[in-house]
Amino acid sequence: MKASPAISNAAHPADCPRMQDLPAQALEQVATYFQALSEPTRLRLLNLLRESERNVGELALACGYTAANVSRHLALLMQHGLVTRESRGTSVYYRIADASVYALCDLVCGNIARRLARDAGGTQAFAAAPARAKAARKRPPPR
Amino acid sequence: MKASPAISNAAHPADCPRMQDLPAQALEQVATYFQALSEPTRLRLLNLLRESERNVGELALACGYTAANVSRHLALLMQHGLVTRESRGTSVYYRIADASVYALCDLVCGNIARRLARDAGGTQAFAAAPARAKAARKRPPPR
DNA sequence: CAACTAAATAAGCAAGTACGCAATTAGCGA
DNA sequence: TCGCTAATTGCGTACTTGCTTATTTAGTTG
Repeated sequence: MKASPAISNAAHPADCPRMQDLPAQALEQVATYFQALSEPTRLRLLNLLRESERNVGELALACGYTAANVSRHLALLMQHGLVTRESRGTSVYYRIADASVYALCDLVCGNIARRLARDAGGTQAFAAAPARAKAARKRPPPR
Repeated sequence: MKASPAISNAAHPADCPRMQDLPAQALEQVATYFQALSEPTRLRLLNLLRESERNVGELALACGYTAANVSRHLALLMQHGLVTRESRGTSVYYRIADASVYALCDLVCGNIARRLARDAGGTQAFAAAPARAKAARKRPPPR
């Protein structure tokens, strides 16, 4: 009995050969894809693009970062096919290319919430997380 | 408390408040979760644990890394609730704690495959990916 | 208790990356 | 053409991280 094609239904649409069977080189692809989503700023950008398209200036303003930095993050997201670019006038508008990332993120949210509920007992919607120490990455003194 | 339970069906089981609505601090949690999956070595460890539990030595041998390094990666995975630890004799056996990560990874595989098929036209199962340049991270000469 | 093995931790190095500032490029209008 | 605005890119800095080697801790056995 060798895996009848029945098992490859919605979850495995034939173009997804199950990570288990992937060679090492493809594993790196998967890893870098996750890496693209491993930055709070980029997740926020994706959140902002959830409703509608935005240009770089709007996104920079909403994030509180410089336009240069936001532009960099957007370039990385585009490199992974997560957003698309469209020049219009002097502005460049970005929009979501693959809405399935939201399903991905929400799935992760569920995993985290489940873990916190399991560890702490209380479901505090994992808003307060003192365990993280990545914030306050840099605080350059006004030289 | 708030959020009527009606909206929380299969996709959103109440403990997943949709990333869109998360505060900045929770976004960092999601980001670090993705970060845990953003390393080929860790993905390989998860793959190896897919079938059965393994101890550190076995995993180190299978990965080709030192036991110290593997131990570190496993500690990180455990910190995120992805694996569980069980001391037995002088060995420590790890096993998968949350099998839903595989669904997550396979979903990413699908996204990547779709993007490659869209970009290049041919579905080469994204085995060969010359665009990546992260390999060969370090090549210490045999001192 | 001493010796041995397995795992975890400490220390240190090399590489990657996020950030801001400054310079450059591109499009639009006077 | 010149000036203006928006986006990108070059560059330097600070921080993070994956790796190895060496040391320490835990558990079993003589």
